[in-house]
Amino acid sequence: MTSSDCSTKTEALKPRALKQSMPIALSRAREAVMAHFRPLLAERGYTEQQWRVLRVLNEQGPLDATSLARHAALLLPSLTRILKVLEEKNAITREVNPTDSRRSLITLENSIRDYINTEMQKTEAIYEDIIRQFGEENTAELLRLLERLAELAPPASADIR
Amino acid sequence: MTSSDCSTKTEALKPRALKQSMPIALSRAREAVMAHFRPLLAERGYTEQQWRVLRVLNEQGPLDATSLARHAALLLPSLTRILKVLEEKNAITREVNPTDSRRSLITLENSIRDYINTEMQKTEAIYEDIIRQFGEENTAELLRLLERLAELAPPASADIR
DNA sequence: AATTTATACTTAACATGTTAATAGTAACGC
DNA sequence: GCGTTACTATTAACATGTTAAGTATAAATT
Repeated sequence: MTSSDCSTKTEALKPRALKQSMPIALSRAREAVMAHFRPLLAERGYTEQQWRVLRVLNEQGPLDATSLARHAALLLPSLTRILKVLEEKNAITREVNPTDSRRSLITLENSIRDYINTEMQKTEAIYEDIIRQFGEENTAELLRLLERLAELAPPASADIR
Repeated sequence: MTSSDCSTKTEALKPRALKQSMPIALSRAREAVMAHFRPLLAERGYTEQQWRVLRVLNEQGPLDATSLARHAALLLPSLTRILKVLEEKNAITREVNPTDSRRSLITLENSIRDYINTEMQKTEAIYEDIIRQFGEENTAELLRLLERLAELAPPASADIR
């Protein structure tokens, strides 16, 4: 007996097997998907996260750092470092928000818009290949569940400020 | 119109919205789940990945580094660093595999087994809380989809050695 | 048996994840 | 107006992710 008795009520104290760990399952799935995109990412001069920032700015227009971090699913300290690199590569520019000096205003350089759109078409082709393998219904169902999981009520300790 | 027309066939060239990005959706979901476990992790003297290594050894018994990395969903360079820390904390011991000098044999210290089992019960309680919110069926379905996604055929470029 | 190839692990270098502390600015209460 | 509080962004410190190179041993080839 290894892990096929997950529904027996008599072993309530036995901890969940690693196989059933949600964080690990999410990591493995993410890794499997990313493996398909890595070859494409390697060709470009940007990392996955740097590219995500460029995509957000291309989709949403100029943003402050907090909004950008939220859209790109990055933490602010990570974003700070990423913006420094993107600025050095002349992919973005930064100004101070005129109506609120605390905020920044990050703008995509027009010169790379075409490049981003071209590369995104290659990304889309890979996506369609993944969906072909995984199934359209499975993909839709998975995205639905993931979105719902992400909206889980945060734990009580998150209120301790 | 923002993102509700995902099924129209007339915009095949328009790239997938960020909202539909599987890697990002997986990251967000993982983050939401981890938020529930972080308070517990913070109490212990180990990081999430260090704890995962201890769990694997507690579940599987002594292992070599490669097997351990696979079970814990870690890359070998990460594991090398983690094992160094765990050894300094006297949580594990390392020997050379007597039948193959390339391999290591990593063993959990008996002195922390009880501690791990005790902490895992707390983890399980949090898990049950998450499942209560997310639903048992959703959880089972999600784990099923994630496992299947993780088994996707690797991209062709993975064969270039 | 000597050479080649493959495997197991480590190290290095750089990027990001994560938490805590910090500095600057804005909003609020009085 | 002034002090408090909240918000925005950065920095620091440490851990892990990621890729490539390096070392040592085993297995395969001839």
